[in-house]
Amino acid sequence: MSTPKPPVRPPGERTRTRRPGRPSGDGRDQRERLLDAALAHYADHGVAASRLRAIATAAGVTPAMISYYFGGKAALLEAVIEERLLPVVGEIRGHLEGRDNDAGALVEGFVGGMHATIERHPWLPRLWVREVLSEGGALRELLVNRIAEQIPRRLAAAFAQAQQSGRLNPDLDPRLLVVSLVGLTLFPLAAAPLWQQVFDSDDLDTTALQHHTLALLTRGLETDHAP
Amino acid sequence: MSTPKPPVRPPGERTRTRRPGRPSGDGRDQRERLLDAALAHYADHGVAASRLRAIATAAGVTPAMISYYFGGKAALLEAVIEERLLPVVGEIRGHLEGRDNDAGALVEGFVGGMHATIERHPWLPRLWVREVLSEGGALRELLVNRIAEQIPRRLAAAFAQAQQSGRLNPDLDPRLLVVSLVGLTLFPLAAAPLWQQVFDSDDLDTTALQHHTLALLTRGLETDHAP
DNA sequence: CCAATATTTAAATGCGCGGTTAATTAATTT
DNA sequence: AAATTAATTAACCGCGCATTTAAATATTGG
Repeated sequence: MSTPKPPVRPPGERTRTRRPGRPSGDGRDQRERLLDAALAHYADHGVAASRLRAIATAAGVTPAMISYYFGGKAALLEAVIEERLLPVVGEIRGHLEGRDNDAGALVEGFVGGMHATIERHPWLPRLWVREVLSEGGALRELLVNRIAEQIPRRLAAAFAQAQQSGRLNPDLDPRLLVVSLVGLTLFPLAAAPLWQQVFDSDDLDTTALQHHTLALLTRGLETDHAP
Repeated sequence: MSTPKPPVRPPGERTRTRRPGRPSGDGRDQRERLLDAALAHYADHGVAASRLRAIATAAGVTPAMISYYFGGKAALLEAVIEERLLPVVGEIRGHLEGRDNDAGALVEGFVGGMHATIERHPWLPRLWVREVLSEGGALRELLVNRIAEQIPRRLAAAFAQAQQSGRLNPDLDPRLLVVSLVGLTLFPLAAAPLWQQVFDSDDLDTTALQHHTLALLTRGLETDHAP
């Protein structure tokens, strides 16, 4: 009987002074904060491994708020896709606009656009590796159904046309060139923390990477045109 | 009292006729089968998401066998690393032997060796994406501590030397070239199911990919040397 | 100023996980 | 052939998760 129930309040974490009830004014953007916290957790730990408790805590609310605003785990993911992911996909697509008839310009636009987009949204490569590249990823369906037509298939078609008119290395495969482009942009940026650790260097910034990538794409390993 | 305890045996799954007790002869390789099942599950679902129950079921035993043979979840991973993963790393390294002073031969050896190794061990790219590339992956430490010196740093050093003696495109970064090589081999092979779905084609086999990759690496996008 | 409504928390619920234990049977040793 | 050891299963335990419910508090509308 010594402790009937004094709010045991574990001293760690954050000051849990909030009692139930509608708050006074201040917090009107709980929904937005939840979306941001969810996106960050998805990128850092993967969608499946993201705990609603952790997302809610990061947003400064209780997990029940996720049910209240979205309806559940699956609906939260859906909302993140619609309101956070798809706008960024549109941004990437925008960097290709009006370059459809020049393979070189298209490649430059893709490489540059990808770097620019990731500069603004650093979570993108991590999320992509976990949820698109990995089989069973939560965003794979999204890529295949809603993005494939807008970006990769469009690029491949443009490359095929350039190749037919003799303006692209005929030993390449237009579709695989799209894969190579992703492997030379999204992949190295996703792996940046890894190779910085492997090569023990921070001096290799994304500008250097962009330079290197364009050099490799245009000339390959060769030292020069005229030996 | 109508059902005192008739072995309720749920009719689905597999015939669970096995009663407790040491089996008669046949199954002497349970440990090996558990290692294989664990590796497969790691590649398919990720290490963290692999349930001991599922691994045990796939190996045809009960989860308690994992405790019996290995001691627990962590020890099982350790055994898979030592007895399944590291031998394959050695195999990859073998493909580079004796080519250290020729950047071109090194690149060819890496691309060809990677394709050959993955042909024999198709789980490799999937596992690598999930557990090395992704932050927080269970095999990242392994790469940094035990593999980095044997493969990536060695390649980078050889490329730097070739570049200094004028036998490699001077606009490239030797270390980033290693990253590019991985992005043009391991990555496309890991993503194969994805781009086969995106481009709606199975005709792009790994031979075509190898051809394309070497073409891109040697000449880049250019149509030819002498225009 | 009172009733209805919106927003929030704490607590309860139920399920599935990793790991362990006791019992059971075969093989091996003496 | 008896005793010991090895291999195996079923059943159990406690924990952490997503979700639901009830209560509490503020805002809004009449």
